[in-house]
Amino acid sequence: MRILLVEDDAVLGMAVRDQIVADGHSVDWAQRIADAGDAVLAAAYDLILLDLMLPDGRGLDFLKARRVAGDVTPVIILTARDQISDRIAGLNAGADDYLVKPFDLFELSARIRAVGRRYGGNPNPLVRIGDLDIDLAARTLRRAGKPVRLTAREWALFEAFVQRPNVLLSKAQIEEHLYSFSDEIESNTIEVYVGRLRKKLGPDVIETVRGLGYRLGVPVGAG
Amino acid sequence: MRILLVEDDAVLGMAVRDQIVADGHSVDWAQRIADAGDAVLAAAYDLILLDLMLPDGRGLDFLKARRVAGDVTPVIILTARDQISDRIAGLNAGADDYLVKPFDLFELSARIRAVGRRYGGNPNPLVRIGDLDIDLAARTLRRAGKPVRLTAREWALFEAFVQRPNVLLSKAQIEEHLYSFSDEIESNTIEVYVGRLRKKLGPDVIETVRGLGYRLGVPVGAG
DNA sequence: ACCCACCGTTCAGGTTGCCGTCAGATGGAC
DNA sequence: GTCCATCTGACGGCAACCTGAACGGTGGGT
Repeated sequence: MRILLVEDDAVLGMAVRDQIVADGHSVDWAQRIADAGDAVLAAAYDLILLDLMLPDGRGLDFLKARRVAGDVTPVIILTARDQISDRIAGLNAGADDYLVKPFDLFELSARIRAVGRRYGGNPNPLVRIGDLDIDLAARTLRRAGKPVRLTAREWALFEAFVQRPNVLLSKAQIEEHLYSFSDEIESNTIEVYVGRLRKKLGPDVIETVRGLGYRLGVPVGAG
Repeated sequence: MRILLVEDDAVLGMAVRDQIVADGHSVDWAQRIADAGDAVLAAAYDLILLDLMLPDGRGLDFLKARRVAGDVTPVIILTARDQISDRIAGLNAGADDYLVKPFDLFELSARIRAVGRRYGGNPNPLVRIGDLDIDLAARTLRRAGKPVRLTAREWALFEAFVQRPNVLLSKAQIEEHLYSFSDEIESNTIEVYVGRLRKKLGPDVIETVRGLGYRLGVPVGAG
């Protein structure tokens, strides 16, 4: 899925872009409305992420203009919490969904999938790994058909692995995923949580690479 | 989507109708409440646009009567009176959304889509979960065969869960479902209502996932 | 006009269970 | 065997959650 990100906050933009790419989408980043205003360009995308922090409500004008021009590319609005009126105005202007900053990157993934599903007919966010059935959007997980309950942190960690199967993740990367912009940790918390996940998911799901990190192992043959 | 427009302002009615048709919906236009009062007629529509400019608050009476009669067709209220009391009265009477005239026609389209989204994708309104028999369309509920009576808010909350069984809903999502276009809330209202639902439906129906939200758990085995 | 029942919301206080941490055990690399 | 990274069981603190109660508003009944 090709995504156009219209943003003027560089830091948030990077985080968002990283998450989108991690979900397997491609993304272009338009720092200025003028860039995105090119209808021919924008029409080539499957989804537009629009930041309403842009000055003078030009984001909304952009959105309305696109709708008037008949462009029906789905649009998700990103907006600050204290600008509820903007958000409503955005929906009224034809946005398909919105997210309030600061938002969970997981929630962004869910919304993108939802919009994509609504318009593209991509049905299943379901992942199957071994005897595990995973629905990241619904946060449901079954092991051999039997429901498994994960806590918030366990979900966050598991999510990091599921998004990058077969990729080796260093502890630093995992740490960043769990505690992206807030406090750091100072102990073996990640080891503890990997252990807890193994207890719930089975011992062979997460592989330890001594000295480097961890990796989610996907069986090569038939699952 | 078939839409019934209950209106007495001819000019606005035409504009609205044009916009709706432009959105790909079909619309009928009832100029008098008496016309729409025919429940058999109204029940055939997917959405009702109700103008509260109708004299003597008969629009609200109409709305209430329909709800009492068990008709749950989504209703969007159009009104020029921006008095809060009217708005609250309308929502209390069972309206799903609210628009103050004069409104942007894009706004109307957005609301129509939102309401349609909320009620769409529910071909079979009859649901059985555990010992609960649920009819979302009729808003009737039985627990072990015995009728259970829910208030409006309780229904709204329960509906959010039933529409997405086994899916974890964050408090933000639930809030959005309950208070989509009106003001947000500032306390533990959702927790209180979850508690009330559990008291009426049984303690195991709604599962708490600490830090993430709630989930309606459907038994895996025989339901 | 008055009273009463009910609903939605808020608040305060009690309770729970997750999170992060630590210490000791385990096991691979050399 | 030694070193060191990782594993594991256990624990305290605290935020998230639950619950009973109260309050204002609305509507129905008399």
